[in-house]
Amino acid sequence: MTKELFNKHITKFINISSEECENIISFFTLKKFAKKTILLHAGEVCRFEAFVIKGCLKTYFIDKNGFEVILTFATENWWVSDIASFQQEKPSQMWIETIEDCEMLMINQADKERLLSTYPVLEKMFRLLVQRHLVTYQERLFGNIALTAKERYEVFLHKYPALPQRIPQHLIASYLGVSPEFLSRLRNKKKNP
Amino acid sequence: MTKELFNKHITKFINISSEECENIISFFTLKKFAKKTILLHAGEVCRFEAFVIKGCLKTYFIDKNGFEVILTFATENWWVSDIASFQQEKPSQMWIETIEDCEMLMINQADKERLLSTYPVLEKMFRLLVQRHLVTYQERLFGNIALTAKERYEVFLHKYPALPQRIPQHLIASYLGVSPEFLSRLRNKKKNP
DNA sequence: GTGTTTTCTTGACATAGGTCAATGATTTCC
DNA sequence: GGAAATCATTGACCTATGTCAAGAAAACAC
Repeated sequence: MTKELFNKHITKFINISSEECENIISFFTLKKFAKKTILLHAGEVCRFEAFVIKGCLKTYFIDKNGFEVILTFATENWWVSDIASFQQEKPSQMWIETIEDCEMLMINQADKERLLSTYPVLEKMFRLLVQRHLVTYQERLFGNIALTAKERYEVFLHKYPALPQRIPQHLIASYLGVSPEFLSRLRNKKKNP
Repeated sequence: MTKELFNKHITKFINISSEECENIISFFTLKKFAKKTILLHAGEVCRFEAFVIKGCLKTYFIDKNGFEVILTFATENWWVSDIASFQQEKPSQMWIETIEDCEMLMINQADKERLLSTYPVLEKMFRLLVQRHLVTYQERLFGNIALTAKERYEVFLHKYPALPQRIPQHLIASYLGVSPEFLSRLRNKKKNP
């Protein structure tokens, strides 16, 4: 089950046999975490890169007033990490925390290096993943400058139709960069205009 | 001169001899462009990745009202491209345009592939470049949500102290996500508070 | 199941930043 | 070197969104 998910994911990026894929999985450790577990505290070095098998997480910064600003949500089939911190082993500014009970395939720096030297073809996959991530940020930055809160919310619903049923609404507000009150008003205006 | 700049840049990321570096440069073409030349139109596939030797460029999206939203400035020692479009040969949503007369080392897809298969160690450099880029976007997204326009402007001045002397102020406004009028007011309030 | 915490909604009011328009100041260009 | 274009400033007014406060509803915990 776990293996199939991962296999399917990897073969989206590169051509590889299912035996090889099993071997690749063996570099990872399957771990489970309860809801509301903090996996990375700002100030720490991020020691993992994780593929989400089950559950949902958030990555966020904390602003000067102590409020979360959510950078990304990660659900099934997504990767989560602070790549810059992970790669360069330098302290992160980011928090990573589970929103639901989670199962993830995790790998540390040393094992990732071993993995990449065993399967250099994975270099490409990781580069593409970072690129995909970059494009997401580009679009969000643009959206936050060029769109109204309502439009951003609609884009979000379109892109992540299943998330609103899974996570509290104030997290979506944080992701969109609006106050929870304002998002609530937006939603209620939409229903009865 | 050009060679030295490039050599210095590359050796920041990877260890390589200066002969090898010369050879690497030979995969690139040095090109010059006049101010206000559009190098990539939205809708086209981006056919280049370029290292800026001299001059300054902007990359931007156009919003629904026809206004530019500047994503990045690129000056000496920076790379400029729409990586996603370049890599996947799919149409870009981005515009790339010179702000000053420019000299750049440019490479196309085929040559980049040849380059990477000749010097696989460059894979790492390109991955790190993308990552660095990603971090920049992360920080800007956070800034655009968590900081006031004034704070964003100060961060900008700190990060790019030389740019305000080189480019028109309304471009900075666009980068910061504020109207030119508002940036002007901010600046003048600062001087005589 | 009842108490506690978390989340959502709604009202009243405040403000950062936008828009439009007019005027000057710079640059650009032949 | 002067006309034309581009850019910056300023005033008046407007609006999207934030903040604070309070209550309702839902979820969670024992």
